[in-house]
Amino acid sequence: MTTQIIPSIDRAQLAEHLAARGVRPTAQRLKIAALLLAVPQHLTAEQIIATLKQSGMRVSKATVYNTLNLLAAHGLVRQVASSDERALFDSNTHPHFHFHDVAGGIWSDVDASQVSFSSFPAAPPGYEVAGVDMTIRLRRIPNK
Amino acid sequence: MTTQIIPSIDRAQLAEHLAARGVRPTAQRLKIAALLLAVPQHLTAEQIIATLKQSGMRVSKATVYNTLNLLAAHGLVRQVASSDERALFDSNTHPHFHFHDVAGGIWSDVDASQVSFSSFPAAPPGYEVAGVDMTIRLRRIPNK
DNA sequence: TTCCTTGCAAAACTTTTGCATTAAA
DNA sequence: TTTAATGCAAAAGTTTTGCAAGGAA
Repeated sequence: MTTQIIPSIDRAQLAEHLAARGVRPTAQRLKIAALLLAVPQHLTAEQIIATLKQSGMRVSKATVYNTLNLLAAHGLVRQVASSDERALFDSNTHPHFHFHDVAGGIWSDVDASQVSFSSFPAAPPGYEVAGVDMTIRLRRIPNK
Repeated sequence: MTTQIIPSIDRAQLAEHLAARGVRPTAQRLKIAALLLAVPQHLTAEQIIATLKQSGMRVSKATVYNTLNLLAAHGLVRQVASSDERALFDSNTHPHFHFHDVAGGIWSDVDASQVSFSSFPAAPPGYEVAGVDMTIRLRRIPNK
């Protein structure tokens, strides 16, 4: 389980950021958002709970899950699709893709500008493309 | 819950297919494989259990899960990464991508030949690309 | 026999819900 | 004062495990 120190971010600015998206900035939500939004990263609910508890905060699982779902619903974080059973939340809401080291469980971002398509399928009749999720699976090269 | 009739596939041929990948072809495994491999499709463990039970077969959840994991480990089916909480298994093991109607929960295949990249990121140092998972999210066009 | 597979139930996990309490507008 | 958010525990849902029984080599 990886944990980290909660970074210090300008609280007023963060509160405004949440409010601008229609999320009332409560103490818990600010802590969770600060933790997740500090740096582009990918965290499970479990990791967030552990980090908050470690920092001495009293917070319930329910609130963390509710908050993550709320932030995701308002576009402040993104839930990443993974074959793992646990939900992973991504603080980068800009268009981007992912590298995923399956064996190591490590995720990192690939900026959308690094990928371009020379051919791309048309959406089936009656549908339009809402977005593209792409994960580039990585394998560690064995050192000789 | 969508169910379907278990299709009739040549059992001997299927048994050989499993054996060729090192999976001992037992009765349960053949049924599950036949169900999943008949047509390119995307099924949850729940759907498979329901279909098997409906067809009058006595089968336990544990065996279905074990078998799906076993088939996946041996490359006979593929687990699809999804934001849903449940595991989804894909009978198409050829290189391909997915359309996903999130609202309707419908998955369909996009042949790899329909997509080509004019630029693609290099793997980070020490890594090589093991594969690419791409899901094109679809939204139904509202009819006027 | 010996080894592997299956079924059943229970356990383990992740996520959600109900409800009384607390905090915020 | 009124509404919304939180914590806690319990519930719900999915997947795994332990173990006895059954089947194949």
